[in-house]
Amino acid sequence: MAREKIELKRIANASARQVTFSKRRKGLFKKAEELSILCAADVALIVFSSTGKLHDYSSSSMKILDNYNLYSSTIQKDGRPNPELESPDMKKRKQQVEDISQTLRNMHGKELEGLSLNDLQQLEEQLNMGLNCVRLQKDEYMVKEINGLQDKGRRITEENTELHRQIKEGYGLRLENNDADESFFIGLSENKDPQSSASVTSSAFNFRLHKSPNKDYEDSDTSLQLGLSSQSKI
Amino acid sequence: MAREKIELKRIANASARQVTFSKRRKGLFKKAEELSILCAADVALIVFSSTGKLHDYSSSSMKILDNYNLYSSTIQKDGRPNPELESPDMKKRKQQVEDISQTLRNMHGKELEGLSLNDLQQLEEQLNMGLNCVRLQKDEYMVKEINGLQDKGRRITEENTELHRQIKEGYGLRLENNDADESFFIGLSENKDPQSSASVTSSAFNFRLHKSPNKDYEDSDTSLQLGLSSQSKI
DNA sequence: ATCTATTGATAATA
DNA sequence: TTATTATCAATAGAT
Repeated sequence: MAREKIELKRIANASARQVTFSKRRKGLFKKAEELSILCAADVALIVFSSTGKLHDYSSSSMKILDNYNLYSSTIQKDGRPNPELESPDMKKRKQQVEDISQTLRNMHGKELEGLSLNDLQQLEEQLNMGLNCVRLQKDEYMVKEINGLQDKGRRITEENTELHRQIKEGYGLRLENNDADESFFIGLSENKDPQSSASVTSSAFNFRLHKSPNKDYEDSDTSLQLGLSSQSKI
Repeated sequence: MAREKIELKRIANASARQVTFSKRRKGLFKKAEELSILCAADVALIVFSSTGKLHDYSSSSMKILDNYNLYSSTIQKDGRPNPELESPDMKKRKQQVEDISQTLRNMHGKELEGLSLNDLQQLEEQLNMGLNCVRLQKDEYMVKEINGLQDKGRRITEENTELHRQIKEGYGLRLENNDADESFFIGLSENKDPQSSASVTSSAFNFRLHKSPNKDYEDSDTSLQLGLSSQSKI
């Protein structure tokens, strides 16, 4: 819209750039205001010149810049806000994190120096209650786990018995067909007494003890670890 | 800039207004981008249509709308912050609160249903460690308290003894001057054996057990209670 | 800053 | 919403 069309890229000449900035900024703000008036829209516009100077516009019903202006001085060129002038909402949220974190540290037995005897007694009571609940839950869990593994053990034992039977029946035939296949059956053919079947069950139990038993638990597992790992950052 | 010049006021016809909004919004955003590119300026633009739909633009180097809680202070016409507009910063903060709160609930023995056995064991261990620390701190506190009170008890006993001495010496004289003063000494004169002095110490101890012993502790006391009370809100 | 030739945006229309 | 186009508005370069 001028004597010549210009290429859409940073204007090299600094003073020409500054002149264009002034003209176009004025035009942009005018258009912003026209839009807000003609179309009953809420418009907020913030512009920093390359020299860092702030210009802004907001339509009257738009509260953004009322709040923003409070904080505008906080924004540096690096875009980082000044914590002193954060929104009340953010302050509240930060305080909340701080409060809960402090409680969490206390529950881990840290930073107890400032607590009164009464505080310490309350804390002890809460830890005791929590510990009780956790132990109950753990017991419940383990009982379920044990029952499930006992069932599984029975099934494996039955399967084992059946395999033994099949081996006894088919061993002669297999030897005739392929010697290599034999090695696959060595492990089973070595255990012929019922007692060794029980040991299979037992080792399975030990293995499962330290694994989440099914996929449903993985999400919550992750969330706990998130929570726990966040403590170290407190 | 068209077939006719239009008056700068709200367009009465709703659909015409909507059409104009679309066109002018597009133009405004184009000009905003041109300004940011040609003049190396940082531009942020937020527009709500009269139907409440959000449109926004920010130049790439403008971190305001990404990092800054300009979003969190974006308040809609009803005065409620728009959750859609929350800054990543705010989202992070909220997630942080959620994570820590979850851990805290777990440490109180709540919402353990989704945890794996491994999680429960970790939790139990942490609670045990925390409990140990708290008990140690409590013991230390009580020992200090006891020592302090023993010292105080000794001082009171000494004072007692001295008072007894003074009474024995001065009783005759006082009777001559003023009968009312006598009642002031009755309490002490009734306890003449050393054992009753010890009972003074003991009751003082019981009293102090449930009080913060000095003002320095009050701040941290408050912060703990804030933290603890916030749990119930989780 | 002001001017003005030119480009760009857009109101009315389809 | 998209496309057209006659106008109006913005502005690049000159002063």
